[in-house]
Amino acid sequence: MRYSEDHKAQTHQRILEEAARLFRRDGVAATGLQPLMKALGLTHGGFYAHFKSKDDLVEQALGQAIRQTDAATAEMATRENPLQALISGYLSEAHRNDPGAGCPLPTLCAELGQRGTPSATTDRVIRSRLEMIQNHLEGETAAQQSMLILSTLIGALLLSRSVQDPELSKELLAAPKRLLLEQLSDTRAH
Amino acid sequence: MRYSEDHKAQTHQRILEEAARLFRRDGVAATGLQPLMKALGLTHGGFYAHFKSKDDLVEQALGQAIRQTDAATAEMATRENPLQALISGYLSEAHRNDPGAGCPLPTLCAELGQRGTPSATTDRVIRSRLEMIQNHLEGETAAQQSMLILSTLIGALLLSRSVQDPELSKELLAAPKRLLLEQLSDTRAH
DNA sequence: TGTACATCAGTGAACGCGCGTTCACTGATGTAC
DNA sequence: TGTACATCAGTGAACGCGCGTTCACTGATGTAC
Repeated sequence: MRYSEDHKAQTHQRILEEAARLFRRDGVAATGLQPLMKALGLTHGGFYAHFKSKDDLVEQALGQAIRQTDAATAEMATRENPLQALISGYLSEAHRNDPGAGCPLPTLCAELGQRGTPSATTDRVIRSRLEMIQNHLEGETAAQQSMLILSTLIGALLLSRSVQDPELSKELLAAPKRLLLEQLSDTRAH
Repeated sequence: MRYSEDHKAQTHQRILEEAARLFRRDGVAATGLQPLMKALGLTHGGFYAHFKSKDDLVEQALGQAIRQTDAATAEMATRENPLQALISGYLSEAHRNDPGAGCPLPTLCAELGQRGTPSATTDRVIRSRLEMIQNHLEGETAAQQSMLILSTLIGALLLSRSVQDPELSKELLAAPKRLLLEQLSDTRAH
């Protein structure tokens, strides 16, 4: 069956988006290609007309996830207190509850760090996130502070997602958020 | 072949220790029971004489990892600046380079959070780690601060382990460590 | 002291399953005449 | 305009593999007589 001109490109994009969602939500290893294709109403055999291998998809899907979340944070940069908005959004219950749409780092760092192929993409993602934070900081310790902030964001989100007790989960987001925001306004006051 | 009285208990313990190491180093899903038993010079069939299932082993191995790392941090509590020592040890290159012997949270949070069975053990581990930090803090924000510190420790270690560039990896440990320690001495000075 | 037996930690073949990947194929559509 | 053909996105059976788990078995040792 021959389809319209951009049909294949559309399917390619649909696979990419679903993969970006599932990889972040369930992890790479736990996401099978067969269920992935089935979720899109396709059969698994067709996958290799779009991607060289699962690793190829992982690489490209990570790119898709970055583009997606970059767009969301670019929107935040237009706000009055962009860094505060970024922190609040990152440590929000919405972000905690929807890993499939959020930052790929908390879910994928552990898994990709362990993989045989460490992939330079991880470095790119981390550097871009650090710069995004650093752009809103001043002083010679801006780079160091961006590392502290990113570490805290990722750690807090991860802990908050891992915990069963809803109260503890809430507080694991709220406490770091409050203290980070306080530190920022202190620094700005000096 | 009938063995000495405590032979089975010894084997049980050997499995537990190797599992605690491999689960932290490679993740639970990536650790097969067959390779695990083979590494101990045993065959895989005997596994079920010691544990009900892989899930049972995961639960017990996590307990083993906690006991192990608790012992290490208890030793630190005897130092002059226990919290400083804890932070420095956590964000050390030794800890980064040997996930199999370190804190189970960075490696396992993501994976266990995604699992079907969320397991109350994760809550126990996180609470115990929080308390361990909180014991060295004072004031009414001690609980909040312990959450900030634990988040930062986990996030920084995770990032440092995920990154390929050795320079960036080093700085991802050093910068949060420096800033956390500074904050602590500031608070103490007040 | 010597022999028959019970114990049981560990053996290793076998199971069904889902994985990533391959490949001969289908069949609706665009193109050539 | 009508027919024959080429294209190629997607199909679905099949592959080898390692997984967790089961189970009938082995055989060295402790115990009973």
